[in-house]
Amino acid sequence: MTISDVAALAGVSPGAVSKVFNGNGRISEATSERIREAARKLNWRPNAAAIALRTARSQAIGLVLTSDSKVPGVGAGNMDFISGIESVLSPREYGLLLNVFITGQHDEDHFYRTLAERQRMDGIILTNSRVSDTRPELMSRLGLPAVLVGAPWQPGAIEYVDADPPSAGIAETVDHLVSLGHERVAFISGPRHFVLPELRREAFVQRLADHGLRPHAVVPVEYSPARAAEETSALLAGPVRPTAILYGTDTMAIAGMRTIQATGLRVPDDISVVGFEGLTLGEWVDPPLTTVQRFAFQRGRAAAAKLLTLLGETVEEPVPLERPALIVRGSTGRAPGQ
Amino acid sequence: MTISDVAALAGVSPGAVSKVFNGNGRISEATSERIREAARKLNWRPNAAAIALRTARSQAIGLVLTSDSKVPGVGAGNMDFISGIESVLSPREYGLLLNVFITGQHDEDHFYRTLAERQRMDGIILTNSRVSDTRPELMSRLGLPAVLVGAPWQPGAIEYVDADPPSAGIAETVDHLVSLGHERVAFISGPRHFVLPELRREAFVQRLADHGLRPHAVVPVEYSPARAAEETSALLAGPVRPTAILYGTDTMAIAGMRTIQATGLRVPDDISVVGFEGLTLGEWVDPPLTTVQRFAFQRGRAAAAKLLTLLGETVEEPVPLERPALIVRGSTGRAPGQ
DNA sequence: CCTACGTGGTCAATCGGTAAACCAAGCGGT
DNA sequence: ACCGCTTGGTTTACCGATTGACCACGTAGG
Repeated sequence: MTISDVAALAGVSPGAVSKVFNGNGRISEATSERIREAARKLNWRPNAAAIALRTARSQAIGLVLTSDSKVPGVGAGNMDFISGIESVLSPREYGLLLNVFITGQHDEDHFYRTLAERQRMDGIILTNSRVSDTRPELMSRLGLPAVLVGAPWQPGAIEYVDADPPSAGIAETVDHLVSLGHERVAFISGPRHFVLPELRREAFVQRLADHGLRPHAVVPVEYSPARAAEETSALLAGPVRPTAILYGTDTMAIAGMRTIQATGLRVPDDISVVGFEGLTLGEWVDPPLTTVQRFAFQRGRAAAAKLLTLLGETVEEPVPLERPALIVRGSTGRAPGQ
Repeated sequence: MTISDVAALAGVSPGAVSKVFNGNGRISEATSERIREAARKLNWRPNAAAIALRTARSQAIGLVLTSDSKVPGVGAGNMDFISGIESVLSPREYGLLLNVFITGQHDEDHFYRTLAERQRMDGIILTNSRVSDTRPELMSRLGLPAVLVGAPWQPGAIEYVDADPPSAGIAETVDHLVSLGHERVAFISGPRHFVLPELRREAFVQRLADHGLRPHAVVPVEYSPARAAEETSALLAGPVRPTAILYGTDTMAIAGMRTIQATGLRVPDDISVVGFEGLTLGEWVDPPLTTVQRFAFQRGRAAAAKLLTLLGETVEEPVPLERPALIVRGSTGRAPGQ
């Protein structure tokens, strides 16, 4: 089925069919209806490749997820994020091209260059903002419109979406813990080379300082339950134990909690625990996990909306990005001895 | 950068360039090298749309994930699966187009028809095999090569990949529990309209029968921790309690375990619990979750390999699909009173 | 010496749309 | 009656590759 078949059935030229479906040109209502009817009858839809070739727009955007060859598998939290992206793409008939970049295995320059040069996508959504990230500069050199999810390392180099302020959630968490009497708060965060944990660290230190406190410890570590458990053990073995520990993700927090309990200590009586993400599962561990809820679905929507705007598409809803919010459940309580 | 630019720089016709990069036609080694050099210098890569139009192959495959509007968000376990698909696609420069089908919101016939007619993808991977699934028939009517992940409802209607036997893991689990003295085993499975829980139910009943036992209960329910918790409570409130409960997913099992513990019962002393999936997180709950490990990454690899084969691509490795395997951790133990 | 064939390319049609240029017909105004 | 404008289309070039047909040239065989 091609546009010519439709044109033939409707008794017009292919150009007329094109005009009807693109809403430009002048075609009478009667003819338009005849054409639409013919298209319907033939189950015709324009060939994506032909449109892409002629208009130089593929009507698709790319999403790059990063997977570390050391910590395999891309984060599970990405699924909600993807759903969010799709929710703005699919009504506009945009496609989503998924690409998994494997750190250490792929050459970054070559990887993105190939994506750009094949022109399969009109724009791209980048995740996992890194310290000294070269991708913003690379993208603008390649001329591929890009939106970064999360705070960029260097502002101004790339468009981005991020909950404002970048480190939201940390302040509430610290306030919450301090109000419960905690003075020795540790933070087992995330990899040093990511921007997010870095900003969180700063916010953490800053907010504690606002209360006249200093961090008990800030431990950067990969986003892995096992590593979180190890570092938790290390903290517990120290001369002075923290009374509360923040973790970079919920899964790390759960692993940490288990480690604490395995040591014979109780959560939250001896040590309070806070996670990051807001996984449903957090409600079902013992005790239920206090966590900073993030909104992956909305983040996806916002990123997609921003990118489409960059591409000249008119996106009505601005898609507000909700700030991460502290959800207090059972894993935080008064500091021991209060 | 187009093929003509490369041709001009190398002092040949565009046709020659094409022949070099596609390995047909006869071009001398000297000229070939000059052409490759020119392409390298110009950073040229063939335009995907032009190739797709000319050859009628888009070099991309689609993946449809299903999201229920009632249970929003597509399953997190899908990420590993996607990584698996990508691992066979990306070396061959195939793209992966993600599509989220929202049950109740999208019309199935229209959804797939649109995908097929726009010809953005050469083939498609379907998930969530359903009872009375109409998609196999739809796909063959649309002429879109498809591979179903999981056991099809009607064999023969569609190509599929599935660990053999379909219900593997159930038998081991039942054997394991029976060997521990359990006689009242319940199964809080998955939605009735999916094939997988249905097959598992059959296998469950069958294997118990092999041991001369009958199921304590089989409860079909959505894949949701909250619902699992509710049904667990119901089981505990019954006149006779089960001594072991299987759950359709790990997250459900964790929620169930929590519910059991909240009732004052102990796992595994009073009730044994088994999950399905093999989430890393299962190691970090108390007690660590006994579960049937599935291999999402491999499943992705197998599905992609099968689809590419269908498309006439030569895929060397047959990608063996490992059977789900029971991982015994702490949540299963001797039946009470043994 | 003529023919047949192999080598190494060029040429041109084609894929399925889009969009600018163009044109025929009708119509109102003078 | 003629001009210019609007309406409702048609024509045609083009996007960037692929691919089969074709061709020039050298060479080996008879």
